[in-house]
Amino acid sequence: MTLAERKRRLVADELARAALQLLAQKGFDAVTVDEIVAAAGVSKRTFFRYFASKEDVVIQFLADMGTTMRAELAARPAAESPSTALRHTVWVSIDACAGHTRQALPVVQLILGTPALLARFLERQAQWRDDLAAELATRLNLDPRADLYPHLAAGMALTAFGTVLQRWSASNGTEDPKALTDRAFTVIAPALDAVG
Amino acid sequence: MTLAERKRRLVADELARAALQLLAQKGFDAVTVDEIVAAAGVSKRTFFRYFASKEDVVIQFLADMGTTMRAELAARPAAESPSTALRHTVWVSIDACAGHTRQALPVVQLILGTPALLARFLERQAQWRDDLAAELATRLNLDPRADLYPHLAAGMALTAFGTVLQRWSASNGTEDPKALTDRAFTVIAPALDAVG
DNA sequence: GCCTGACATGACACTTAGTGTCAAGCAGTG
DNA sequence: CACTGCTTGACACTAAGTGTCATGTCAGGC
Repeated sequence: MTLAERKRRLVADELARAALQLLAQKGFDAVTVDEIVAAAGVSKRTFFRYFASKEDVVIQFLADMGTTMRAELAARPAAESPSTALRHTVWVSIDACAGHTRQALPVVQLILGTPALLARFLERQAQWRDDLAAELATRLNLDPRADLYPHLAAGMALTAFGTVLQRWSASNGTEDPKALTDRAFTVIAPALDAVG
Repeated sequence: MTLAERKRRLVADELARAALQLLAQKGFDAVTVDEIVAAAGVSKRTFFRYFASKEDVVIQFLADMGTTMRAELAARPAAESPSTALRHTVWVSIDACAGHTRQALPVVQLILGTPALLARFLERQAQWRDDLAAELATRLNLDPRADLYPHLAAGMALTAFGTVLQRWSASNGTEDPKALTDRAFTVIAPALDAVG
């Protein structure tokens, strides 16, 4: 990695660190971008060169998940049932959060507790859903234009994802995410695995 | 209704009419609030007395749906299976849109095609989901804190709702919403009606 | 070692969304 | 007529986000 690239990473990390610390502490609406950039020691203009919006600093923390999930689903063996493949797919993302509870829990709680952030988060999820649906259609040789199953199955999996995240967040990380994921998929599996 | 109340309705309607016409025609980001209020003949300050944000003018068009859905679910006979009750619940809202295709279709297409509007719309749906989950829990005598079913079932129903709306919108109102709703619920019913 | 091009930054001005405040207009009431 | 409550417009203000330009800094070629 070149020096310039390392410098960019450094600035982005410092900006994200300062932002998350302030936002989690004082609440999303009570912190201005000017405060964040003052804490990070850069100009406001630079902030918006790294993040498209104030929401983005928080949301980008979970940004990779979308591509991660699709890749994970694509990597599952073809013989696996949809419910099993999707359960593992969702679990990888949940685990990425729950595995770093100390850092991730406050962020998740901030997102779920802030309407503006929740809105952006759900918008991202909608994109993930389309990605997952496309992957599912490929996997099962279905026409995503004619068949409703891919979109619905992806939607159900993400509903499970959201519900687990919400429970985990509401319990302050107390509840076991693995168990929650399994319980959620037990509920939706009959629809995922029903013969079309 | 008193004169003052009728005047308020008049202003709100004119504002919404002017806004939707401009937004649908030129796109959400290409229209400023100043343009809207100029077209409606009121001050910018008045606009924000009627709508909390620019997004709200569009979203409020679908605002009632939330309460409508919960009321509709509460009104379904207790003996009905969850999938049947939820299918009717969702259908009432879909029909409220599809029944006024001329007015509703452009609005739905605007929402689904504008990230900022989609985000707000999904945020609303999240609230509906909690409402529906609470109603489902009551209906089935479940503890919504312990059991994942109510949230998941409500989420699946709203996934179906969103998928149907998306298909209907993408087909320019061509596809039959009733048939789409039935097909969607055929897919998710096995999970909704599985014994807990 | 010097020049040069690519790139990151800060400063500044600008647009737009959204809010607080206040004085003026207008209906209904005694 | 005087009083009260509600709606409105005008104005000033904060904060998010963008365009532009001059400056600085690192890389590789001469």
